Amino acid sequence: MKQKVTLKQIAKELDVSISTVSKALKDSVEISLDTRQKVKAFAKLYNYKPNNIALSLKNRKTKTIGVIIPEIVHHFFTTVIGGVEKVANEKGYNVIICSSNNSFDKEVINLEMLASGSADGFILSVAKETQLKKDYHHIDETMNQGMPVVLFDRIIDEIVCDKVIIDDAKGAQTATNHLLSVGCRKIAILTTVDYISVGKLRTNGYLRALRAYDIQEDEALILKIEDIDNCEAEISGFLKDKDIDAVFAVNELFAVTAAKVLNEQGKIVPDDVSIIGFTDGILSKHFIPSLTTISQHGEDMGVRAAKLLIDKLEGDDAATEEYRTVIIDTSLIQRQSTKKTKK
Amino acid sequence: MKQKVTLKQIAKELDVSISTVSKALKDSVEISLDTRQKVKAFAKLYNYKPNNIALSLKNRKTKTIGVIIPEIVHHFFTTVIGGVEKVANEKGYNVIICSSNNSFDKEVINLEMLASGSADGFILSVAKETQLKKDYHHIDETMNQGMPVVLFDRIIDEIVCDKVIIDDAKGAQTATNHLLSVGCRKIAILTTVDYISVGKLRTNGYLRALRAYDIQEDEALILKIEDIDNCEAEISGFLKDKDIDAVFAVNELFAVTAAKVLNEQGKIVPDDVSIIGFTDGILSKHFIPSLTTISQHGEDMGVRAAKLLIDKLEGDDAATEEYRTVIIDTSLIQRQSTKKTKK
DNA sequence: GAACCTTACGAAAACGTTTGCGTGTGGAAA
DNA sequence: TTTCCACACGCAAACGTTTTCGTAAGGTTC
Repeated sequence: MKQKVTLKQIAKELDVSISTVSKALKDSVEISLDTRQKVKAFAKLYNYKPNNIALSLKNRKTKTIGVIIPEIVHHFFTTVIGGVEKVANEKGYNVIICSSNNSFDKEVINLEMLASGSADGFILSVAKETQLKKDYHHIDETMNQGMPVVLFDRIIDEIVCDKVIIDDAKGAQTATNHLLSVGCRKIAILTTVDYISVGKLRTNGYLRALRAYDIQEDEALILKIEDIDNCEAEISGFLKDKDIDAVFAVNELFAVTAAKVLNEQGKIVPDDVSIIGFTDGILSKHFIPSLTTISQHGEDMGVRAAKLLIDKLEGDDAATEEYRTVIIDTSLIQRQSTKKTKK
Repeated sequence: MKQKVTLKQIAKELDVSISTVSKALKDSVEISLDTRQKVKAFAKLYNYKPNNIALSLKNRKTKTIGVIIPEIVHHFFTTVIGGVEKVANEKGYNVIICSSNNSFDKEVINLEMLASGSADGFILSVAKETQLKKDYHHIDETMNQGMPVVLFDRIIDEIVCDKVIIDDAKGAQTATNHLLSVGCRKIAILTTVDYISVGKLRTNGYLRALRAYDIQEDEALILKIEDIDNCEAEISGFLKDKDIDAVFAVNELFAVTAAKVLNEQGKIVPDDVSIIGFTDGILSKHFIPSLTTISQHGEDMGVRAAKLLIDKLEGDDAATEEYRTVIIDTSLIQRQSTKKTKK
């Protein structure tokens, strides 16, 4: 069990100084060709790799981007990470990922840990609990210490920083419009409680679409779900014997659960009831019937977020003071869970 | 845009030495109560946080576990990460996750990056490409430098280290046995090409189960799929007009694709054909019909892997030289895609 | 032989910590 | 008055780098 070899050890073995070794490895002309070759051969032999920790300490930057997401078992977030990694790797940055598990405390801990040396900047989607608590001191502090933060998807209006979002309301409107356009009129919505920003926005989009069609909003057709993990019973009760011809679900799980429940209740999707979801994940794609949905283009979000962050990291201080919000277009992906034509 | 505050700055402001500040913050009795309070008040005001980089450099350990997985958009791996995080957090370790995207090069880069200072040890499931290339120098080097590595799921027999696996063959045998026990006799298998270790093992388990029932192995019932992303056409062609009463799929995607294809071909699951999958993911749970499958207990794997790693990290050197392989039990999760009783 | 220039290397500081040990000050004991 | 001991604090080394600057040895020029 050898230890990692350092400059000092090489220097000692070769009976030269540490600086000579360092320079030789960098092919500095200061060092004679002879010595350079000797050092490099030795370094290769012992598989010398500079210690990143020491470098980070010295350079006061880590060339690492920290990504903190609420749930790692969530397809959308992982596609975002894919986008981040793509850009980061191109620009010579590494990416480290932490999950907050939707816990405020874990979000704080992770952020502080990464902020105290491990990363130069952050790409962050806040935990559900954080949105509920409205406690953003950890994010403020991080920014105050000069580390740029880019918020995405679940953002916080009160925080001034770069942001990458989709137009949730517009996406929801598009979804609802699609249902309307194929002739549905009695459209239920399965959404989250209001403190989840994206849920609320999507609900708004739904309402806006209805109004544009002069359809009266009906409280009885709106279900706000708190406990996502046990939504089946709730959705089942809600949908039972309800006179509807379409369901708009603000996420994938609600959508497939609705499909399942309707199926059990003897309704046929999409003939009796059309279903449209949000987020183009594995479930939507492989479900039977496959689900019409709104794609959030997660990878794009990641790409844009990473670009914003790296711009800030590498920009001269002049540009540093302005913040941008990038809005990613959503798109409708038509599949089998909605009717094709007007009846 | 303030910079991070350091001990030195606090020392300067308060006109004491750096060591005094450091000791005061640690409540050392060496320092007078008065000074201690003053320092602590000041530190709190300026939100002092020790710089982890400096600490890592000094202590020559990072208290961080590096996890490298082939695909982050994969439910099984994310559950493993959950388990790792659970144990790690209990023991005061942080977890950083990198994905190799199944690329050998990215695996090497990530490992080397983390190995050169960012993590004390690794939990690793190797990339597909690495299994194909059989080039493990990066792992060997990491271990040679004294950093423990725990391999899980997609392991490498040639590397001597701690490992956490499931008994893939046994799990596959259990799956196949279940099909046999409910009366299926013409059982097809959808598996991967042989260089994927888990695919091969599961194929073996399937064959073993058949043999135990004295059923002749039939090449025509075995499909080895190379290109996972475009498996639908392949599966569809394979299954077309085939006289079978069950399908065992070595992963979730193959299982749902089979269900879909059979559905399109007018077969009813499970009445005409039973399907059993491997890995208890989102798809299996929410699909209609929900899929009977073999659970790999990903979180358990993560827990065990993290424990093994931390043992090595904190163990005295005596125990360091022995390596253990933990085999996690699989279990059968019965759902709707298999028949309930013998016909 | 003196003044100067190259060449080739080493010393040291810096990044931010922790910690063992040295030391100045003041008061108490003798 | 001298000796001793707590007390409260500072010094310096160490972790592994990079980089600026200094300098010895040897050669060249006049």
